Amino acid sequence: MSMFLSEAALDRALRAIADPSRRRILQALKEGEAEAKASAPRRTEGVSLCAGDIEERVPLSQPTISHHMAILTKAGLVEATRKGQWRWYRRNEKAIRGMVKTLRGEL
Amino acid sequence: MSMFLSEAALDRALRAIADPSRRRILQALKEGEAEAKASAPRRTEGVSLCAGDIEERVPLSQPTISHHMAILTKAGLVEATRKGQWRWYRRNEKAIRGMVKTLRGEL
DNA sequence: TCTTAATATTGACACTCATCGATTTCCGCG
DNA sequence: CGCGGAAATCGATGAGTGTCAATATTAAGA
Repeated sequence: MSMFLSEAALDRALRAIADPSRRRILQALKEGEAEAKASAPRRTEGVSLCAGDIEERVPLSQPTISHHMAILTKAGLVEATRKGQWRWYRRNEKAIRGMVKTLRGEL
Repeated sequence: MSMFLSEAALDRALRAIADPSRRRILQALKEGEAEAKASAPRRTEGVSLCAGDIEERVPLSQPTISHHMAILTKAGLVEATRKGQWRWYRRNEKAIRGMVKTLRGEL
């Protein structure tokens, strides 16, 4: 049946990307990481964005961003690491590609 | 931005497959079509299933199946043709693959 | 320890949605 | 025309969810 993800994991991932705000966040994360990689890494984290960075790019309140980040993280599509009072988010490209692959096989 | 589908079309497709019942319907459709193609086409339509066939394979009431089929059809993932009092559904493989491709590019 | 900044949590609200029973519409056939 | 079967629509209901303001938590620094 499932080639890569369990049914429950696929369900979490699909429900996560079914929301346009969360898709925008994933895009913002991609663009932000590309930027950081192009220019000299002005932050300690290099290719990551913190919640505030995302809030700048996606027009939603801080609690709403926090809520979406929790859903994306639980779905495994992004990873987060604490650093002081910040949380640095980055895309989990492996999981994202894995979801697409599972979709191709299972759908 | 969007390589194949408009944002609205992608949104419809993603919301459609975000529901496990609709994913089961898509799988039933695939298996049913495979069966029909393997054996001699005992029905006039060959590789299609009507709503009743789907109801046999997916444990949901008739109105619920009808509702899901409307959503899948509006999303473009399945196509339907009337034949008498039946509606024959079949997967739109092009649209399904197109959605996965769009996902790979846009996500 | 007090303050400040970043993020998480809570509570509430409006809205969407999956599901079903009941009913209606549609269609072929006597 | 009327009957029977297939599918759509209606109305209701319960669960889920996206959003925000307010509040709480956490961590760094003075």
